[in-house]
Amino acid sequence: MSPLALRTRAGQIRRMSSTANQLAAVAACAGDPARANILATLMDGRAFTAGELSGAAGVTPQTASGHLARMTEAGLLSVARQGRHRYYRLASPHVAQMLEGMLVVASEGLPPEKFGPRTAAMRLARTCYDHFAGRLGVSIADSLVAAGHVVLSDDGGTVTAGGRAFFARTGIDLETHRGGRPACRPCLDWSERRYHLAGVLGARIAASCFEHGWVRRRPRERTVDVTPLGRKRFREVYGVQIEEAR
Amino acid sequence: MSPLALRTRAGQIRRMSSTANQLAAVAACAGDPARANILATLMDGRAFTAGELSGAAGVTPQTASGHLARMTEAGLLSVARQGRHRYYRLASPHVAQMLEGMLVVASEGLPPEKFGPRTAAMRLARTCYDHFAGRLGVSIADSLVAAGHVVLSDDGGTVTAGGRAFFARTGIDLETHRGGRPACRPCLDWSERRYHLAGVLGARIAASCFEHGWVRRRPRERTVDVTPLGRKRFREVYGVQIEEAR
DNA sequence: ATGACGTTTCGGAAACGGCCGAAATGTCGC
DNA sequence: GCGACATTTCGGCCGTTTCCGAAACGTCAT
Repeated sequence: MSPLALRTRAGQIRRMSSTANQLAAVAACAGDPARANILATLMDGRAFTAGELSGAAGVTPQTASGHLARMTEAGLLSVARQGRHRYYRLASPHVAQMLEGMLVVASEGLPPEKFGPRTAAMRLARTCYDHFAGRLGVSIADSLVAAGHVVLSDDGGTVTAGGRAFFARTGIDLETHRGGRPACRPCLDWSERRYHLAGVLGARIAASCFEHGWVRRRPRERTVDVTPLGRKRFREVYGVQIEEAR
Repeated sequence: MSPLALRTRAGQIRRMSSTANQLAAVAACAGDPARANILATLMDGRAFTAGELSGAAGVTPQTASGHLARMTEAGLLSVARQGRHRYYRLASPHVAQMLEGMLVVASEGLPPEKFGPRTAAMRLARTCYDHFAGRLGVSIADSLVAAGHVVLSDDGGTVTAGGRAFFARTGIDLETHRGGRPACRPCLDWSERRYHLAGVLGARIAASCFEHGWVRRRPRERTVDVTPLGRKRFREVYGVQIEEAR
């Protein structure tokens, strides 16, 4: 660690600020291909073992261990030891939101087909930290906006009065959410280039879908599988037609 | 550039994804102290010349030039040539939002006094891309929330019906904003650890304050100065008491 | 034209950081 | 206790990156 090493220079705006150095430290953590792959893998909100993540990063366990330690130290990851495994996950929703923002910037200026997820299953339905993304996520968001249950814009979103009643009917609880009115956040889907629902609302919708067995996680994947029951219910409840996967 | 270099390995989750590599490329751009200082300087939304930015980064103009070229290439910056100067600015609001997210993560886990802006003027009032931050920004947000003009939560924010009337009265136009209802976005202030207003609403408020001469930019600084008129009007309109700077 | 200034390009030197092999630590199952 | 497994630590190799000096390019002023 070089101790700030300020070089004075005439006519400068502002010398090396310590907040910028912290920014650099955090950004550098995500700025390595191996670490970026680990972070992208953890973006679905689940916890993975060090070994699994070393595979995802394409490096040996020793190397991954160093990366994981560094990211944990930097506050990006949190670790839970369980037996001889160590489960790593994103340290906080703020980290997920930061990665979201970086993915949005990374996807700009590149043709979608060169950037987005390559597999059809990924494009169809996947999780993004704690909510749905892909065509499933975008379709649900579109349907809710069309029905007037939520309002989405670049800057944010809201659940309308009608929306609150709708979600109460469909068994999605938004009333227990602290901070007064329930809100939702738009998350720019980098494969669809469209908004889907993040925030508390997105998380509760996804949780509810898992709970009712409408969708299932695929093993060792970030993609999710819509069950036959789910296809039926998505059509009935949201008016969303889910294509058959594969 | 190494051409993907996949190493196959048994039991792995998912090999090196190209989206993660793009993520790494963007993150690496911000992951260097000199570049992070440049980005932090540009976070106030203005454009600076290459020379000014080299001073802010604490490196020679040659070095800064390379950094600026790289960030422009990566889509983080845009450049406008004007005479013998080249003005660099953040390429898009998405980039500002990404940096916002990184600053929030960078500020977590560090005591505020070790992280935040050091100068009193910075803590008091500064710009954050296109809106106010610091105590000024937080106070305005608090006041609007207390008056019931806006609702803020972790996930987003809204302008209430009463708020729309209030802003119309105070000469802040929100009706010409596309996308139906005006929305606002909470921006976590890393010095105050509190939310202030970003998004269209935050930008319009700041623009209006500059326009009416309530605040002025300080030369060569990211801080803003509240004029005597501004102190009076902030008290009258928002009920916000602005401390005398210095 | 000439000189001053802002900016970029090119060169090489030095430092940093990632990677793996080998080995140590800790945990589970028997 | 003893192997098998998951994970971490240590040491050294090697590629990458950053940095600056020197020089070239473009623009403005005289």
